[in-house]
Amino acid sequence: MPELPEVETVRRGLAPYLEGARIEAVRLNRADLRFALPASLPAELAGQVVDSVGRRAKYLLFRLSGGKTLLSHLGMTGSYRFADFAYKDPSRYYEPSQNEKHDHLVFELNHPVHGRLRLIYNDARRFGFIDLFAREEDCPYLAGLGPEPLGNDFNAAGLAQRLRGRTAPLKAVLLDQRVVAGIGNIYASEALWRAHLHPELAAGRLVRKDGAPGRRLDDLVHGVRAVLIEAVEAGGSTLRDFRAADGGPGYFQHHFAVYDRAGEPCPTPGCSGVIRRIVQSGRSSFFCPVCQKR
DNA sequence: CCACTAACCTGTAGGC
DNA sequence: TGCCTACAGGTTAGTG
Repeated sequence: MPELPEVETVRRGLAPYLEGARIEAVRLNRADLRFALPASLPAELAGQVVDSVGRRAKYLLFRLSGGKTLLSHLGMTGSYRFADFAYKDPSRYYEPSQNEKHDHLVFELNHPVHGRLRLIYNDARRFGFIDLFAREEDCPYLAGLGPEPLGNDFNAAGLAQRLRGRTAPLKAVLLDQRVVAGIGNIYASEALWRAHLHPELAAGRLVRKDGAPGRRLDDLVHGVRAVLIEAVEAGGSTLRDFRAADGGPGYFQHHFAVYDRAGEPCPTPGCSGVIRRIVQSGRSSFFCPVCQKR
């Protein structure tokens, strides 16, 4: 489900209700997510106040008053929702589309303004995981991550260094979280379409012989940034089950140029191409064979 | 170090 | 309807 725009949408939905809230209790219904949740988690969280809700790549970071950070990755199907949210705030809405048997974690919260809230973590496939760290700097999940694609450290010069000599296809390289962190299968295809770059192009071909970034590397950086910015503004993409914490869907799926659009005409102005689907490293890639150049 | 595959787990859509 | 296969927004361990 969640790539950077979806995780950021979740973060924005949670922050107003979590920041300042005290965790009264945590119920652990099922501990075997991708990694086993520490059995001590409920005891360690009880009594803590959430100072801030942050995000790094596809990770949510709940910073707690005691100094520790609760890290949460949503995997493919992880989601947070507030129980009784529609009751608390009738101007929002919540469609209970999820199966309660996958409610693995329940947080009982008390917020100085919003009062008592119940936050539920649901994850049907259990590819997501949650863990508690004394110091974010020591968190192994964050250690190897590449730059945030919307930050200043993501640029053509830095990419040139990372990609020089690499023969892996561009699509695979965009999915490599060590190269740039937060892009997933949807936005990799969309970014490459925007940059007019073929997904099978060997990544190293975008780097000049002297190691300087070629023009096409700039195109790639701009394509990645543009699509992520627009997707965040649209509240992410809802394909099947992605929901913000208030239960609302994202809208960026209506703006896909290529993702899941095999057989449809390429939306590039003046382009006569038809979108194709191929499989790269076991995952679908979508692209226009006419305007995306090798 | 690099490139690629299989595996983790559940739900759903489509073909017959 | 049921059965079967393919596929799904992610990551990582293992293999050359």
